[in-house]
Parts: sequence; C-alpha cells; structure tokens
Amino acid sequence: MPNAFDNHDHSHCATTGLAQAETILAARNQRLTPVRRETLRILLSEHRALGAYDVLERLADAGFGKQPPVAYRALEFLVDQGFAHKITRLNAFAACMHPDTDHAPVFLICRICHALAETAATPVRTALNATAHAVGFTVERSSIEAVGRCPNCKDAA
Amino acid sequence: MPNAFDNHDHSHCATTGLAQAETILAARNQRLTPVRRETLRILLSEHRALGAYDVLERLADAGFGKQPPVAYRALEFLVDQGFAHKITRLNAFAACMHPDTDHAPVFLICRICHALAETAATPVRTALNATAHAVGFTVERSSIEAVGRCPNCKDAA
DNA sequence: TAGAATACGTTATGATATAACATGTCAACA
DNA sequence: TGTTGACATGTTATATCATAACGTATTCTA
Repeated sequence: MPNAFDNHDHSHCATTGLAQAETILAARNQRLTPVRRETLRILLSEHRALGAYDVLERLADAGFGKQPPVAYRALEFLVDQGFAHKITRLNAFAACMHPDTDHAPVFLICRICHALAETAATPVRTALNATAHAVGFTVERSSIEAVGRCPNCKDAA
Repeated sequence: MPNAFDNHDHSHCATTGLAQAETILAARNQRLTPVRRETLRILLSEHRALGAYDVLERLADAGFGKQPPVAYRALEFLVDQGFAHKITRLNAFAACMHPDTDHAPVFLICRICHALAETAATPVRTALNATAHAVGFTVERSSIEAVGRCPNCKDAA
C-alpha cells in the first residue's frame, strides 16, 4: 500500500476511495449523498489535511451551500463512518487511507510540505494501552499525531 | 509520584510546581512575572485542562488584564518553558506535572470527570519513532492524547 | 541614566465551530 | 398513491478559540 510520501498514481487514491465508500455505505444502509460524496472527493484529492472552511469553499464552488454547517455536517458524517479523520493539531480533516482496516491511526504531518501520512498504529496503540492500564485508565479513543519532516523534505530546515 | 487519578495532597502539587518553576527559570534567566506566576498557579490548582478564556477570567479576577492576549501570552511562555502543555484535542492547557524530566508526554483525559493525567511516554514514543522511521519520517514533536475513563469513573457510562 | 529588550495592556479582527430552525427529499406503508 | 416520518440540506445567527498590531511600562545593561 502506498503512503503519502511515495510517488504514486494519485488519481487512483480518489477513485478507489470513493468506490470503497460506496460499497461500505451501501452495506450499512447509509447514504453517500452528493454533498458527502463531493466532500470525500475533495479530501481524497490531496494527501494533506484541509480546514473545514477550505472544504466549504470548494463545496460552494461545486454548487453546494456556502454556510459552515454544510461542510461540518458532511465532515462529521465521513468521520463517524470512518472515511475521514480529524487532525486535532491542525483543526483540519483528511481522508482515511484505509477505511476497511484497523483504526486509531497514527498521523505523520510534514512541517515543510504539509503532506500527511496515516500509518500502522498497532505497536503504538499497544504501548499506549499498556501505559494507560498501568494507572487504571481505559482508553476509548486516541489521537496520535507527529509533526516533523517527511522523506522528501528531510534535508530542509 | 502521584498521578491525577490518585487521591493525594493536592495543595502540594501547586506549591511544589511553583517552587520548581522559580528555581528552573532563575537558572535560565527567565522571569516568572506576576501574570505568569498566577497563570501557572491557576493551572496547577486543578488536574484538568483549562481553556484560555477560563484562565483569562481568573486572571482578570486577580487584577490582571481582561483581554485574550494576556492569557495566551502567559500560557505560551509556560508551554515554551515546559511548565504547561496544550491539549490539542480540548483546545485547552494544563500544568506540566514533571517539568524536570522527559518530555513528549502522553495525556489521558477522563471523559466523565475531565481529570487529566500526564504519564510516562517512553514506550509509546519509542513505538511512534519506529513507526515513523519505517516510512522515512523524522518526528520533531508529537501529541499523544487518549480519551476514556479514569479509575474513579470506570463504572460510569 | 540612556537605550535596548522584554513584558503588559488594549483595540480590533481572524479562524474555527455549533445552535436553532425552515425547507427539501425520499422511502415505507396505510 | 398520497401521507407520514426520518433524514438531509440550507440559512441565520452566534459561540468559541486565537492572534495581529500598536502603545505604554518595566527591567536590564552598558
């Protein structure tokens, strides 16, 4: 599976992502309405996080409503259904790169080019659960977000 | 070392925290001015995260300025110097419980009572670095925040 | 003590997010 | 097949979080 830092056929990401969403949502009897579909397409079109107001602007350009709740509601739906994530450090949203598998992902955010990768969380999550367990805490949800330099920007300041 | 979920002599947290800050800042030639001191005292007075406007209100009550930059600047200073952390998931700030040691902490946020604990990060950070390294990413800073139930609230909904 | 650096206070504005309510769409079924 | 109820979309208005820009005061240091 490619990640955001590889060169890859990016058009593939969007078509695959939309197709996956269609299938999964149909199975759940949930509707991928036009606004929701366009919102997901917008997020899939970049391997970076977009602010709700960026998404809103693009939705408005595509003929949908111009007011914040339009974007926030579509984003909330996609997050609830596992097709997008909120990156709390950035107050921004990104398409999920593997809605079919394991969740509680780790996000790697490039400080230079703003690329965003979503990586395998298992070992990190295991460590987090152990740490929490040691003080009697039960983890329900977690955000693990790292800022740094991606391989393409590793020599930059 | 007690954590937020233990019963402990809480007045101790504030006095120790302030004393530590005095000592460490003096050694760095940094000034713990009255606003900064009061801000730290406010954060230390609770084992939970406070929003900047909550802090601001208490600062105003204590006779300091009433405008947002007053709180944000003091908080920024404390974060820079390692005496407070921003909890991005909550858009809120909390006193650091061990400004003297290892950083890049893990935060455990109780969904029920809003208590906040800052725990040993080493194993989680190790796992995160390994995960990042596998895709060629260099971690510079990270936030690891878990929401769930603390031992005192584990039987609640 | 003059000048530079730092800190504090204010006004104003920007950025992110949601409450509340009206209108529109669609599927189930009486 | 028309009504109903659930869900979705759109709007207005407002809440919440954060910073830019500028003037004044304090502190440090030469």
